[in-house]
Amino acid sequence: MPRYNPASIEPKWQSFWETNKTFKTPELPAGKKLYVLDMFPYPSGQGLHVGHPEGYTATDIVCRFERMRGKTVLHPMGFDAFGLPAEEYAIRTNTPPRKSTEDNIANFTRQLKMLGFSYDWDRVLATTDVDYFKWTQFIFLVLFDTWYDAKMKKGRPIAELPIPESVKAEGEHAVDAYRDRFRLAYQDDALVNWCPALGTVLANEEVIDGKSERGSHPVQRIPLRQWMLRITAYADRLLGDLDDLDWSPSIKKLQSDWIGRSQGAEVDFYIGAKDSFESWKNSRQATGFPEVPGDDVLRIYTTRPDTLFGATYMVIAPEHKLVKSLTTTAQKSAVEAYCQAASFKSDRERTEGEKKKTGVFTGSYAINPINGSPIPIWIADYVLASYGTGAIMAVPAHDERDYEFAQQFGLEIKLVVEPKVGKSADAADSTASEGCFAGYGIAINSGRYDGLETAECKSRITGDLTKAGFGCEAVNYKLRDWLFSRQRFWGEPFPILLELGEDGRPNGRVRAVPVEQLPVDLPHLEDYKPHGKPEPPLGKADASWLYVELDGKRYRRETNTMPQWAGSCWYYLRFIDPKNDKALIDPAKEKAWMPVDLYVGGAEHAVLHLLYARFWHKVLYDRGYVSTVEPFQKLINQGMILGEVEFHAMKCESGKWVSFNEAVEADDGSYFDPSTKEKCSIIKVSEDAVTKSGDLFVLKDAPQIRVDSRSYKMSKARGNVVNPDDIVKEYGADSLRLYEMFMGPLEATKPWSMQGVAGVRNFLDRVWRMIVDFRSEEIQLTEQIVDTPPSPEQNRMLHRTIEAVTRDLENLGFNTAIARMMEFVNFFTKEVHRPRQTMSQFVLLLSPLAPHIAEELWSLLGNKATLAYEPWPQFDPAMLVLAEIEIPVQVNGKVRGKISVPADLDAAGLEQAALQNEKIAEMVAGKEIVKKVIVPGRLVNFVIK
RNA sequence: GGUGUGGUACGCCAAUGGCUGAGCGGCUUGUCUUAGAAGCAAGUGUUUGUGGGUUCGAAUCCCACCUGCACCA
Repeated sequence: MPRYNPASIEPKWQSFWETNKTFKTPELPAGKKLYVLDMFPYPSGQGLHVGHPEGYTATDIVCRFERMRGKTVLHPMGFDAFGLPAEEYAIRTNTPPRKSTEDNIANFTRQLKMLGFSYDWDRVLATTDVDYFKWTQFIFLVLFDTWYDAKMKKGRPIAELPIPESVKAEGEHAVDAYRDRFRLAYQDDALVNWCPALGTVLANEEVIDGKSERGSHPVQRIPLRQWMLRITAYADRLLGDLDDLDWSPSIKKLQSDWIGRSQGAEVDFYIGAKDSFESWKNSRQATGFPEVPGDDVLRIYTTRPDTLFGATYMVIAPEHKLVKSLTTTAQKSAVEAYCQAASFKSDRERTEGEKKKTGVFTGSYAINPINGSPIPIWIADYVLASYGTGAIMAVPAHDERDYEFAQQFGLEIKLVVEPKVGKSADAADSTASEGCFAGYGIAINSGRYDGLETAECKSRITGDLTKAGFGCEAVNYKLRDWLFSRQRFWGEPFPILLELGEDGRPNGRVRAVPVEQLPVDLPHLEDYKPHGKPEPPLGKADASWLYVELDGKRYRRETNTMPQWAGSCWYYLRFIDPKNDKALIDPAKEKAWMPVDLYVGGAEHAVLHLLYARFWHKVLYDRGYVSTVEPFQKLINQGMILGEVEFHAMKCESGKWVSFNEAVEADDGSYFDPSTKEKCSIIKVSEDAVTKSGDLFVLKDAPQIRVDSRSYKMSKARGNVVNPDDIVKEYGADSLRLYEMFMGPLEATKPWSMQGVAGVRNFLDRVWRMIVDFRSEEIQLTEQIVDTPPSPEQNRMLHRTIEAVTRDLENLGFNTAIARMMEFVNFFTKEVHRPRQTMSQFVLLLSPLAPHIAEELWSLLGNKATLAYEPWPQFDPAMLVLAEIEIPVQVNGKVRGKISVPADLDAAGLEQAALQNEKIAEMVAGKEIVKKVIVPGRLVNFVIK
């Protein structure tokens, strides 16, 4: 039956492309290159989500389009397969993670191939491939071997790190220890969220009110030896290099906010004996501001040095190293209890704006260097040890959190900045009633700095502090070093050996696994489940894996594993040279293909993945492995696809309906009718039961009852997930591709609609019938296809379409490109004769979007080869030129008539022609023409009085 | 609370400051059919969220407000 049947033509062309290796990419580009990358998926057990093909189709269209325009296109696909979900799934189903991961990858591959994407499948990789993570480990060793030279702003080999003579004098071990402190990959006792019951550390997001999100087990902040990556060293470059990238401003802003660069000052507050303050001052005058603060000072970081006079108390973090020494005997028990309690809170809870501030007085005082006045030192958990110096000067009049804290504990609030507008005596009143003033203004109560504007005041005070040796200009980042180790099984093992001492325990010295011994594969473990101790599961491996002898020394392997992010930090490089067993990438190939010209993926990776990958890339750049400063030139974040629109109404237990907006939410999350206090619940109603009244949706049977109408995120719990397999089965892959592109702009959030899918399928049916005789038994062209040349009108339609589709595809405007093709088909469906030439051109235009039907029609139209490398149709402007055009004539901006004139008529001619129009002449008659607006080829407008 | 982004017909969505809104769906009617579906043909709709401003002319630019959504806290 020669009806359009995707179920038969789609698999046919997919196997054609596969057996002919149609989309095999050469090692090196011939002519202009284009590297188009999708964010590779995490192969979950659920299979492909309908959101995946959105981005994948968009990139596939670009690739097919640009191939036809002569570019050599690299378009690879792979899998991000390490990580917690796979491991949890493995534990639940009692399969080894490698097995379940491979099954999931096989399923994803099947689904991706079913959609007809033009990937070069010979380049496929998974982060879990031993051949791949060998090089992930190699890059880790590069990080381990690199220190950041702040002067040269460059990562350099650790061997080039200058070693101070004093350290050299202490011997080889001291030198090694010194180097270890500067490596980009280093070990640190980081505070982690340790949950004994789950046997793992948790991310901040997984901790709620001191309990684990899953199971509500207590979570404690404990210091644990961790591998860290010194991403903060690259903060400035990660921020600055954003400028030249073709990314949306909003993503750039997200990244720059995450990096959170702030400029301020570090200031030392003297905490020694009060009577020695003067001598301390004098000694500072002589020595200047030391790089490392001594024990006699509390060093703080502030972004507002101009408010120094307004500092009425100090706050140090509960983990601050001076907590013990600053606490007086009288306060000891209170401080200890407080610090203990704080250790159970996550950073997020501690800094949460709405929570009540807590704190405890240490009993000690510090001396404000600018005026010598003593101020109390408090401990409060809203200050984090990891930000700045872990201590602040609190200026309650001009910082919201300090203000809340001061209110809470009745501390002094001293105004030192006055708003520039509305300044008067009532500034103090407004402070008391409305809170504090955190903006910029004019300095007051600040001695000789009074009257200065904030910016000026900042730099003057900072300058004076520097001169006096009390402080210096400082830059701070919200960005922290990257906690890079996990106590889990399913991740890349670290290529690191811990040296064992006489007692058989690690003695704190580490060495890299020699490069020629990579990869370090995961050991086989019968039991890889986490247990109750922070010791990672790899510690249970056989001694033959765990213990290594090298150069006469005994080592134990590092048993932490890398986080899921590791593998995705550099996969775009490996795609260029996936089989190379000599290097992570061949430099010549890297030079030829990098950077990625277009990178498309979901916004959920806008910050972390992209920041981590950029960081690794910069290190690789510094160490000469790659030639570009940035990996991803152009980035597009596809929008989310929501489920179908749903309608919800409120119904009481008695059966009475309540308007959705009237129901009130009770404290326990349930709803009640405010008039009767009766409990009610949310009921899903079908589309037929709903009608529109004005701007609102209401129940058909009860029009006074308002109904809520919206789309929700797809989720298993809500039961609104759309499975690509089902869509392909019912409508075909081309319909799915086309629909996802037709829904709206790529970057927009859009609701799914089955009727919409049916609509594009209808379009493909019409395309089919435009060319194929759907009544005959055999598949053959309809007799309306003729070999005569197209009429001028047909040609105009074709070239209008070529022009619009080409422009739209260049701008990733797929939805409008499809609309233009629909217009073309609507036009030619009405044409009795359809020139073969014109139809062929159209099929080429359609092919990037709906490649299967296009290939089929292309071959029916008499072509032997695939259309994948056919030249893209050329737009001929001459075909669009009309001898006569219609021009609207406006009077006072309103269209009052139209005139037909030669297309190239000039302004004077247009004016004449317009005035000759009867209606216009009538309106203008007897009036004064104040102004004439004449745009040749577009319009004429008379302004009359 | 902060940041971002949107609000055009019954739903989805177009429109370099310039003509009455392109396209898809829905709905109505006709045609075809034993009937239905599909097809074909014809028809159907917006004070462009609200209020101001700029302009000869505003969906588009500016200001204020209302409101949806996403992300962060």
